[in-house]
Amino acid sequence: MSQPEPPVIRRRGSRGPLPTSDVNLRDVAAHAGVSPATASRVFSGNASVSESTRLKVLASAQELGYVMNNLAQAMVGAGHRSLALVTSSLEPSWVSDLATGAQDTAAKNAHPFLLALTHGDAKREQQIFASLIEQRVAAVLMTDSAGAEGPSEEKLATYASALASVGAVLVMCGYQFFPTMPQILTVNCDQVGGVRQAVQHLTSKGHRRIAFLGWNRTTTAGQRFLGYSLGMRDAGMAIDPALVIECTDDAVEAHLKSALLLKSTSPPTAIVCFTDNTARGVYRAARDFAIIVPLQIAIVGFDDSPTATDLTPGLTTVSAPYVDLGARAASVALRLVDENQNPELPTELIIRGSTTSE
Amino acid sequence: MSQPEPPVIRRRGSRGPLPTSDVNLRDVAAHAGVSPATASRVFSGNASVSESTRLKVLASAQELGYVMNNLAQAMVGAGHRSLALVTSSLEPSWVSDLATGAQDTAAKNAHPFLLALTHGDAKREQQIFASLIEQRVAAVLMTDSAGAEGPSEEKLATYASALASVGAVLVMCGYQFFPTMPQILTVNCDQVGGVRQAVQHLTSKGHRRIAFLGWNRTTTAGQRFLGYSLGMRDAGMAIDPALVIECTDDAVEAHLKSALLLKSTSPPTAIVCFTDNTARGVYRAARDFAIIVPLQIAIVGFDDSPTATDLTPGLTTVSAPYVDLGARAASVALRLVDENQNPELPTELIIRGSTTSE
DNA sequence: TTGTAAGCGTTATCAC
DNA sequence: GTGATAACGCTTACAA
Repeated sequence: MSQPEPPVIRRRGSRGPLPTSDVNLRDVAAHAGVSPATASRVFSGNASVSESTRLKVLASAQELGYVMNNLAQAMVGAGHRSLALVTSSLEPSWVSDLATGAQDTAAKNAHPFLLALTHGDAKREQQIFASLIEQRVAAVLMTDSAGAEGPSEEKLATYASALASVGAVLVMCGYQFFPTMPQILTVNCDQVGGVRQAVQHLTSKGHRRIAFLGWNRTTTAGQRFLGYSLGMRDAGMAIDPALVIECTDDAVEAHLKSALLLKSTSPPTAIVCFTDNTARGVYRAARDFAIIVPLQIAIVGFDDSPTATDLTPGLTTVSAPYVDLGARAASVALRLVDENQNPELPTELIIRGSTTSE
Repeated sequence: MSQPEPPVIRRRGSRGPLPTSDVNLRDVAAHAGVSPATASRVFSGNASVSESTRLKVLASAQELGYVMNNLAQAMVGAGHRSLALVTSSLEPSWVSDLATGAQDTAAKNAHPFLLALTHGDAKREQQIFASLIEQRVAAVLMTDSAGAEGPSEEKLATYASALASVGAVLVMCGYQFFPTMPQILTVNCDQVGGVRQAVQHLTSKGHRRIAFLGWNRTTTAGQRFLGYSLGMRDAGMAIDPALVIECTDDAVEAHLKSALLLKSTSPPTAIVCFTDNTARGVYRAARDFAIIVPLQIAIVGFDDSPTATDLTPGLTTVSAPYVDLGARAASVALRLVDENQNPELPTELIIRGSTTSE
């Protein structure tokens, strides 16, 4: 009763941090009667170890219930180097697809996959990058979701160089190559071509007044607007500025904006929406005024989200391979693939009832 | 020209691993003319440091471009201890919501957030757990999505004890407390009550033949079936086994199964679907046969996903606070909250056109 | 093939 | 308030 117990049990000395687990490599080595170095070689698998000692070590590990400490591994540089995805929100389903593809590729190559959400908050975004760098991530994938205005080029350059200082790279997903900042890697799909094809589809059906809903300052919107412009040019048609409507990726805003458009003095006969989510707003506006889709107004979206099939009639939309894009982004980030070949992944126009009434 | 350069530049010796960054705490300390210990104290903020040295150290850090190495921090135990979410897929939107809530709470408390997808593959699941344990995660959240048959209780117990060996906990999301395995933490929302209320809503509208679509072996389906049973009992109605349809969380399967149901000799007047996703299938079947919702068939879902508003008519469904549930799961996992108080979060019936035709 | 020893970047204990 | 110092668990260059 008079002997005060030491508050914590230490194994090998009285100084320094507490052990983080029960049994470590040294214990396994001791139990197997070999040096820690040999035990390490067994687990890393790179060096040559005699079969007999290999088995001895493995048996000891089994018996002692040894689990490798990846943190220590990572610290000495052999380590685990994780892959992170930074995005504003998981909500548009394509972001989840992108994350899925990236996660799968990361997991396949034994890289932990981190997810960080900015919720469109610039300060949070900075904190996230700072934290990821402190964690010594291998790479960061970034994409701008939810219609938030994308990060400025200066900010991206700052992030990229901060990452570079710990040997990590930045990969922007859904972006076109930055000629002025080649250190920032990009992966993309053919957004321009997809929308262009959608417009061609509409013009081939005889539409002349085709609106574009979703002009804004994001690069995503920019690419899709370019596709719209090219599609119009293909048909030899001029763009009526009154039919180019500024809108973020928000169904409520799209509802309001498209209502004004549908009730204007010379409404369009077709609307190209820069996302499926904005297309939802157009459906609502059409329903408000009992305007029949596609007879009185044709609608095209982008993303081929679950929404596209849930709507009545089904939404004609551009399908993009987001899972593959995420996988490719991860491959590029982890340098599993030659960086120089960065072709855009193909997109595909999915035709449904919102543009055809057979 | 005759001096062979050493292949890598080492800083403090010739043996051992390569440095993982340019500048470390020792460099900062040296630059500031203090000991590493003091510099450490400045950054951890716990111990007392004189203001003048504090500023000196901070200035040096700034000047040298020092970034803390969380890996080293984590290894000595002061560390970063991440939170992981293990799930089969991100696809049902509620999983994304859960992830969002968990991520936000983790981030708020400076815990990295890891995402790992099993795709319903048991072997992958095991690998994921093994890997997470090697990474010394603080906690693992798990949920069964995509209608995959949930993990067996033995497996959960195995995972929980493996996690416990490195001081981590397992939190099952959307599960009821396991009386036989109190070491497994759970968070849940009132799924039973939500469905029960939905059935009450239907019976109050005069429905007598109410089907349940989605009976299966997952605990999720089990809870919702219980709600259905209680709702039926509330109205003094017996359950017709012919109206309890086995189905996983798959719209295609639901389409087929509900088509059979709708074309049976005595079809129901209402169908309670255990997810919104299965409800989509019912809408498709109804459309196939030109059966009008809600006049000829009333439909109820669960999740209040975007689908619920995209469908025509809008889907009456049970809304569950998945973001909050994820946040709570993270709080419980990271012990930010008293574990003992685990009340179920409330759910809410959202009434839309699929059950009312005013 | 195996052992020795140094080192990764940090924190905690003890003494001053 | 500050500095030595040992320790966390692991890997690797070198020697044997």
